[in-house]
Amino acid sequence: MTASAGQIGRTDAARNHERLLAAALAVYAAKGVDASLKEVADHAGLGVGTVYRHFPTREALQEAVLADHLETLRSRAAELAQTHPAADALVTWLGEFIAHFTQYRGLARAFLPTLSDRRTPLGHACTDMRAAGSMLLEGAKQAGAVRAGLDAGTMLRLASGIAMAAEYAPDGAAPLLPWVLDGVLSRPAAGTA
Amino acid sequence: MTASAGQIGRTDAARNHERLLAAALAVYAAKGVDASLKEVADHAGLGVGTVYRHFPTREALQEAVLADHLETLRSRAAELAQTHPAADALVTWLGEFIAHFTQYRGLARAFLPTLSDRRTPLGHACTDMRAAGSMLLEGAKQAGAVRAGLDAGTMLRLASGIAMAAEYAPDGAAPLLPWVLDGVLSRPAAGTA
DNA sequence: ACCTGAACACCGTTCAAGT
DNA sequence: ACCTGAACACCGTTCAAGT
Repeated sequence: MTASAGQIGRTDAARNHERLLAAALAVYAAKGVDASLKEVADHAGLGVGTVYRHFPTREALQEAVLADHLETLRSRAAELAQTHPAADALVTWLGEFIAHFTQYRGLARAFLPTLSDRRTPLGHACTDMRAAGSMLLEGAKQAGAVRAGLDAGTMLRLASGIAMAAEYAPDGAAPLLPWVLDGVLSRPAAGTA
Repeated sequence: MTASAGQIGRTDAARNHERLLAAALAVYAAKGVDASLKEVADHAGLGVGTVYRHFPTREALQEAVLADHLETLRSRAAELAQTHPAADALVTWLGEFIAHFTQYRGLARAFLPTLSDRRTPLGHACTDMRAAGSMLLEGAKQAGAVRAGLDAGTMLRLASGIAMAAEYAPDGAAPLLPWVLDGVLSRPAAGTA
């Protein structure tokens, strides 16, 4: 191949891309998504310029992290739909949704605008995740476990609201979620079963 | 009086203090609570230095605005307790609580930490507001309208979560609140009556 | 071709001079 | 005594030089 030097370069670049994503996860977990790109660069052992090469803006890096989470949640919804009774699958998934977002301070807030975004790649990842969540919701409705009138967007906004409030609550989301579930479910929440 | 010059100074300063609070409200309403202090200064027709003289930090100005809202909500709770049936008073107040915070982008987020703050003057204003809300909550419980186990802190975190999510929702808090109310109230929400 | 980090630009904060 | 805004400090971003 005449392009071997180029391929090595691309391999290095791909590795740095992964390193930066991993560093972003670590830094975001410790300091929230508003941490400086300098901190992410230091944690990855790379120069600031390299961060900007791979992610032109602060938002681009947040969005890359967010896209990973959305894909995880999408596939998790599909899995739960196969393996769990409808109501159980929905309740479990909502708990995991909130757990994902409370891990990184500020991420739930960064997520919310993507619910109205149908243009960017991130918006598409969100649409796919929402469709998977909507499938769980419809299954639970057909099982008679969820009241009519709830749409997926409203459900995800409620869950995100809990995630954001939980960031500043001494006991996290645990005391908050049951009250919303009681509002959403047709019968009193039956624990995790 | 030998201090007349000083009194005139104090009068000017007091007027500027009010001007800055009014300017902060206007700027926050337009741009959210993360707006620059320069913008607030310009809107008030004063120099930036004057903002810093009256409010040493960005947080101090946010807190002053927040304290005003907390006092309004406190007195409103006391009023509703006198004039409305228990369940109605609580539901109305929660709606007004959310309306207050959705007026200023970022204010609900700034409010949440004060729920765990028992030291600063702002923390005391929050404690008073929470006590007034708790009174409404207990009244509704005694009327059998609210399920046992809900405390005022959890209730206010749920309401704040809705307010934050509503900032990014096309239809605001309206589609979100009923689901939480249904979880909180013993019987299905009876509209506003 | 990619990476680096010093240089640049920007914005929040301070404080010497003015009223 | 308070107010002003130019000067300062800081941090996010860019880009010329290096590998």
